[in-house]
Amino acid sequence: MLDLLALLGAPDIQTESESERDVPLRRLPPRTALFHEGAAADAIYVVRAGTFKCCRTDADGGEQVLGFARRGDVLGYAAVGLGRYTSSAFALEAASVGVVPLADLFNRLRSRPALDRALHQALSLQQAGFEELAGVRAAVPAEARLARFLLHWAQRMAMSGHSLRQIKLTVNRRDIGRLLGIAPETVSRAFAALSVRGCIAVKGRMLDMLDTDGLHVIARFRAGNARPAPDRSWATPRSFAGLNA
Amino acid sequence: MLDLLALLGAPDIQTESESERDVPLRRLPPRTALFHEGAAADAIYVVRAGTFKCCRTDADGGEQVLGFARRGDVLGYAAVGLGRYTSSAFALEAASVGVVPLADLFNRLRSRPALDRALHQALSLQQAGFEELAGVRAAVPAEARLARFLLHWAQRMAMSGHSLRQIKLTVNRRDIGRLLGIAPETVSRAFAALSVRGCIAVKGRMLDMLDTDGLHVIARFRAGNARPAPDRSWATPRSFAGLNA
DNA sequence: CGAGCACTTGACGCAGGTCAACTTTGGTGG
DNA sequence: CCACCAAAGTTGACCTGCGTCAAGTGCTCG
Repeated sequence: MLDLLALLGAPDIQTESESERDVPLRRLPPRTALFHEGAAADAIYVVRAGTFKCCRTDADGGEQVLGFARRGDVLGYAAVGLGRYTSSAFALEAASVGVVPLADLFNRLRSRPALDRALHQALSLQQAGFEELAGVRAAVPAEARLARFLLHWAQRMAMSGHSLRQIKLTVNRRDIGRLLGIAPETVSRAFAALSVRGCIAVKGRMLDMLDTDGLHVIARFRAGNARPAPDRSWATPRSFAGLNA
Repeated sequence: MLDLLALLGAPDIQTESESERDVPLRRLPPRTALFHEGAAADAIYVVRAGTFKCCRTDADGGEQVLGFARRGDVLGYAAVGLGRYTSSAFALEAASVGVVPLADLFNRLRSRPALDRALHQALSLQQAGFEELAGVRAAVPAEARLARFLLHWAQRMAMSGHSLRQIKLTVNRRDIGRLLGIAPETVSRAFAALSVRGCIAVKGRMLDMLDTDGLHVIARFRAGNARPAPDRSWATPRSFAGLNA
């Protein structure tokens, strides 16, 4: 059993008895599915440990990676409205999740406002993360996408108390490529390019973040020519004549 | 004032008095901002009419389009956890939204379970849509991305009771490009290509969906060569004069 | 300890980004 | 109502980043 409120990052309030806050735990071996795209949904999940890959089958039959989930992330929420999972979730390493059955989800939320609030907070933050992820797929050179991804990943690892310097990537090159929208060979070359610049050091899936500032510069590269984008925090060519502070 | 439950697509239950279900309305002229990225958040919104463009400033200073919102969509939800908007929302045409102040959001949700439930349902569906949007940015040729986008858009229009055949795009080419991760010129060329194949007819922002099945075929094109991906019962590598010329 | 998968590196061609010129649309004022 | 202008869209030419194919090396796990 598992304290859901703590997992969702709620402040440590004590309005509910211990047993009321707990949910059953489910453990997964590496490389197994938590749920499959299209399957009838019976529960949503909150990650307690491990890394998950969220993906869906693309229109062309390929695998589209939507993102990676870590401690505190909610999985399968899209099934609340549809009753079916719209994407699959795979454990990349040994993992465990808290299980919240859909059947009594709303009863639970109604009878425990603190849980409802914690869920909303977590979902909100997750959406913010999702929006940020859209940036790594923007129309920028592969090297910039990888730099953005690494910064994003490092930041999330840091939130789980991990070292900022030494990071173990639990993800293979192919999946990184499928997240960034580039071929795995290009991922390799981009890793090499970042190494040459001295921003990182890579050996297999072990990663050293040597120069975060340098990565931020590269993350600003624009398509076409590899030059850092001009600082245009002032601009905004007057379309949308909203009062831009 | 505005019936929030109906707007969120909740079944027409009558557990609450009329006045309890209503929220203030806000109207927006075309090309004005509902809120700006980074601004302190005081409310979330539910679209009643019009089309919104959701975007954020990319790391390189460019504008990244995250998606387009229509009736029933929730805007600004990412601010629930952060207190600040993580993206901007612009009305592309005259629009109106229901306003739900953040200050008493949780009180409201606690005292009105039906509203909480409706919100969860809507958010869940929205996440499903967001995941589907990731498909249009996948590593596939521009023509396939546009085909996917048009199918996605048409389906959403259909849900608002619109015609499936004749569609008015409220979005300009630049913004479509920024959503799909391709240059506006390429959007133009992709429109032209789909026209030549006879799948659509375009004149400015008026769009005719002539051959939905054909669009689905093109949506399966893979990167590199322009061939339909898995199902190769009728392989024709280069120029098939169109199913509907 | 071996086999298969993950990763790296090189060569080559093309889809699409950039630049540029032109046409059309829509909005505004005379 | 039409002349005018700026923004939006289209089309063409050129060139480069990266996808594909291919061959080789190193891990990981069984």
